[in-house]
Amino acid sequence: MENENLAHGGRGKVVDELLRGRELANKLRNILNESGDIYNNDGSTIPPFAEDLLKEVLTTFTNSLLFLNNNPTSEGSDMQLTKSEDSLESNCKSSIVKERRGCYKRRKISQTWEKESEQPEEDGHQWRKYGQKKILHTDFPRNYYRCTHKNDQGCKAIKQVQRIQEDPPLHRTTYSGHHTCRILQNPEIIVDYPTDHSSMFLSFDNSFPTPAKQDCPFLSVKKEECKEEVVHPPPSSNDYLSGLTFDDPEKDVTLSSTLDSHDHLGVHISDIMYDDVLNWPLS
DNA sequence: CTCATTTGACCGAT
DNA sequence: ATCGGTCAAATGAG
Repeated sequence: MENENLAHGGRGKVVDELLRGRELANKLRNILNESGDIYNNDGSTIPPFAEDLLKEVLTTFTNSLLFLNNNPTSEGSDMQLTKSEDSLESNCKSSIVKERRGCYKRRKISQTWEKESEQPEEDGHQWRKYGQKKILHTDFPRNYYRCTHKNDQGCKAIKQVQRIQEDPPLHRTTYSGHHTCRILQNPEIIVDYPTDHSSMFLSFDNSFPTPAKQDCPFLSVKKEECKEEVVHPPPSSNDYLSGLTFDDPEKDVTLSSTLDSHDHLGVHISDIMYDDVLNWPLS
């Protein structure tokens, strides 16, 4: 039915809306560029998170447009820009009955980010341990965790925790994938950019009770604490855009999200250059 | 009984 | 062949 709508003239409207969205994102980028000095004292213009978010917004629109252009009726071909990990997984798991273990697609090492701490701390998500492995040339085994909601919601977030030092105890946590689960996540994230003139914060407000606040990238974080250490994965879906609001273009920017916080705090475009996104041919 | 963890096996990547 | 990531049966905790 979706296809029918697209095939019967609705597609043009969708394209129009996407074009408009992309245009607005471009305008926003210009605004941030022009007033960038109000955000930072270090000479940089747009805060990294804001810029990354803009990239993601632009990419989202461009991908959608390209997808529509490649799929006039939204059927018969696969999404080109985002490699479908699911298709491979489902091939493996649906067509073949689980008779053999290990029939799975190993994840490509794409977007990962690390965090070191004395204790493998609570990060606001529920994790289930699914493996432990002795790693060559290391003193301590590596522990593998996946999101508890992998089965019920298909959440693909995983993390690896490895002790890297005995005394004082130090653990390295490597996060990979991004949470697509929608429950029991951190309710909000606020990124504050303190400046002399004004502040900019990104508020990711889920309507869940607030657990203890922790540091970057999961809850309230300061920009300078987060930017050096954390590389965020791209979000898997576009619906986080739905809650985008800008309270004041020159002061506070609030992003509301129903999805996981660090999915959106920073985003990364791995294959598409920023300017390419801006200049992507539309038709 | 249910659910999480442990742990050896399996498999993909190199 | 080796290493590392994941699976899933066995086991344990509540």
